Amino acid sequence: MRILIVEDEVHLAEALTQILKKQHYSVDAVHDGQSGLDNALSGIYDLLLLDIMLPELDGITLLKTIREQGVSTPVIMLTAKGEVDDKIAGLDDGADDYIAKPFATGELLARIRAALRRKGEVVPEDALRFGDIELNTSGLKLACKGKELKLILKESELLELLILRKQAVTSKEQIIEKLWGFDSEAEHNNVEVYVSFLRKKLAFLNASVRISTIRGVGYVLEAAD
Amino acid sequence: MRILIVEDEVHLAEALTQILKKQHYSVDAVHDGQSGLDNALSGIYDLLLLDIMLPELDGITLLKTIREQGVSTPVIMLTAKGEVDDKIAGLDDGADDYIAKPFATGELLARIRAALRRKGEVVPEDALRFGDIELNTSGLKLACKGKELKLILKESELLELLILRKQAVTSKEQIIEKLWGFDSEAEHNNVEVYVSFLRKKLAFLNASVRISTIRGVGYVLEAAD
DNA sequence: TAGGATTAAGGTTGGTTAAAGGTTTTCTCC
DNA sequence: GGAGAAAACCTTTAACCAACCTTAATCCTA
Repeated sequence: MRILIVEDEVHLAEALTQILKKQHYSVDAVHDGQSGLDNALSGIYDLLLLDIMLPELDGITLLKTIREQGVSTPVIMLTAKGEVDDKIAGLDDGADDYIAKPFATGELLARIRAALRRKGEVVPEDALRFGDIELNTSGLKLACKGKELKLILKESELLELLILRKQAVTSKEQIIEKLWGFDSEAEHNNVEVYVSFLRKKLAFLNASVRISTIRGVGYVLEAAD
Repeated sequence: MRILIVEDEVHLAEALTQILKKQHYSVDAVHDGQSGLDNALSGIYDLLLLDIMLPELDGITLLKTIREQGVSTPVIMLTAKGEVDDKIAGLDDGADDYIAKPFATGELLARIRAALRRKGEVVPEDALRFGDIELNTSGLKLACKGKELKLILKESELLELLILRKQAVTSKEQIIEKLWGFDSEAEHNNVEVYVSFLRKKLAFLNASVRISTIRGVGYVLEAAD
């Protein structure tokens, strides 16, 4: 689960990064509106935390722009206390929620969970489970029947995506969009390579879970009887 | 657009009713949890404004209950200032948003608009049914009476087309247009081949559904008595 | 410079299609 | 009405090729 922070106060951004990483989110932070826009448009994020007052490009304009581009990533606005007008503008322009600075960590985390849940995302627990496997996305570890091994980032992201989508078939396009960003040049072969890596590791663990191919459509995770 | 207010402070409830009616919403208000629950379960509301502290049945329990019953109406919680724990509980239990009392009218209206906008998502249904068969078009699986087997892409597309057209007869030309593209060179025989494949699989499943030929016209799906 | 990401290349599989031969229905003509 | 012809449809098979898999080499980047 990947979150982008767009916040010009570097200290706050770093504090948030730490807090969110502790909750097993993947976090990137940028400190001006233009970088925020560029990153947000990649489409690889599951949620944006967006300050309103930003150098180069303010948060409201950034938000409007990505919505015009068809990016529907949930957005939580970070506002200074008392900027009620800004809050309303943000909500009307496509924000999902806002939170006023300073805020309680617990409240922020609850709002993030709520926003992700609304978008139909399954909110990750500490460890993701499917069949007899257990994936630790922050530690990049995959466990099964006591045995455990390390994954590399792309493997973990791929398996996480497949687990979160449960019984739905996931196309290579969707995988590319999620792992490499929607305008990336990544080839189908990239996906195939990581599917192959993952299958080898699942086999090594004797997992009952397998990645089955639906030819011409995509991949789906299955727990064997 | 119909809104239900569940709020025990009668004066506040009435004030809210006036405000919302001025915005052309249809509004009903009740003043205790049990009435709130009964009304919410009717499913006729587009949005609920839900106080947490309520006589008879508190807001969190009410919320949990309607979510368990499968009611997905957006819910905005109304909380007393400083009840951060309640807010978090509400968001985690399926609330879409909350607003702390006392609140600005403009902010409430913006949150209502945001919540209503969010629920406009259409989730595509991918299990098609006809007679006693069930077709999963994304997973390419055909099920009947517990049994299940895999289809290949063209079989699935063909069966999907026949199911969607219900009892209308579908010509080979229409099938070719849909499966092979408008200006394709595909022959009638291609269609016949896949009809044959599908019939074999339907027979294997003992399905009561069959593809009957209308000579010179096309094919139509029928569920035998 | 090591570990991870990407690219490249060759091998494998199976969905699609074309072809061929069979069956059923419709038409024609005596 | 029946024989024969023609048209429409059915079924099976086999080859081709796009999609997929796997391994290894190469490119990055911290």
